Amino acid sequence: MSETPPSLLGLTTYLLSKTGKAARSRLAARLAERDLRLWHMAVLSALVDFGPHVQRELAARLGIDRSDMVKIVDDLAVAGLVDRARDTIDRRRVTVTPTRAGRAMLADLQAEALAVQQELLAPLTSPEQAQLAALLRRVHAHVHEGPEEPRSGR
Amino acid sequence: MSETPPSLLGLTTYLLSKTGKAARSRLAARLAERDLRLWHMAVLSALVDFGPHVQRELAARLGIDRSDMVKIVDDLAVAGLVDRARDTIDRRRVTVTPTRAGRAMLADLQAEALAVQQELLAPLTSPEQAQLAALLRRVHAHVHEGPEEPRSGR
DNA sequence: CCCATTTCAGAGAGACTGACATGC
DNA sequence: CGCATGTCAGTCCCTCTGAAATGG
Repeated sequence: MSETPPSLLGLTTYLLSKTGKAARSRLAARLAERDLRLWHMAVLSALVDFGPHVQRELAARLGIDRSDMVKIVDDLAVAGLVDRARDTIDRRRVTVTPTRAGRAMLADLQAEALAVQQELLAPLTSPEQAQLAALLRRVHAHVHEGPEEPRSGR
Repeated sequence: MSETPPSLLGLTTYLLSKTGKAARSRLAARLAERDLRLWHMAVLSALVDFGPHVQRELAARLGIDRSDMVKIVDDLAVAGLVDRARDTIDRRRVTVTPTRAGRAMLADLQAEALAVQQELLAPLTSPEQAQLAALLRRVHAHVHEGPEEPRSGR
């Protein structure tokens, strides 16, 4: 019962959207156990990978709005996972730095993400999983660089 | 500038979520020009593929909540894309049938979806696109049948 | 009386916009 | 004065929950 319409299964767009949503919600459920959300993990990843950021850089790198970044960084600061510091020279800027606890938490979250990934991609063999990742990376690089959709207001 | 953290790019979960979101929002932008949303297209697809449904069947097939299906079908009926009819035998049931206009609209939407798809998957060759679709279909079938996540309420 | 189906009203999270304060 | 950064408030869409209304 409840088969998905073939018209939709024929659309890679639909498959991407559906499997992406499944991936997101499952990982979100695990992060919720630590009172964190997906953006928190993304911010921690950026900080650990590239070092301290100004908030605006963080937002630009991850494709979030500056307004929403405020609360995300605030949550992380309250949890002791990052430190915020006003730039002494340009006092408009707030530099965000990961704490030791933040790095440890990120390692935990990455382990959770890998577990979810293995669960999701279980029907694929290892080389197939690698192939899927490679294809998605190329698509992601394409949509990330040339979104060519500044604003499609109504 | 604004490179994505490698920690995230290494997660297929992240790539799926991101590319899926891009696919969804781009198609949604095109549907918005016709005052429709993604679920409207999904419902039309199910009706054309499998014939008339009772609302509850529609909701179960597409994984939507019954409560939300009410407004979706209502929108489609107002737009003249589907017909609603009370079952003469069991008058609790409302049978939804696609109209001629609904079928024509779906053909239009599918053309839009294909255009978005070609735009998204432009960096891939045709065989690569087919391969991606095949891999995603298997993953989708897996997550669709065995979500094993009844409710992870907080 | 109990159950199924449809329907409506509301809570909550996420994403986007606009306005404001501060500082260059 | 213009511009950039951070911040706050409000709106919109999507999803889930709960209850009412109709009918078997």
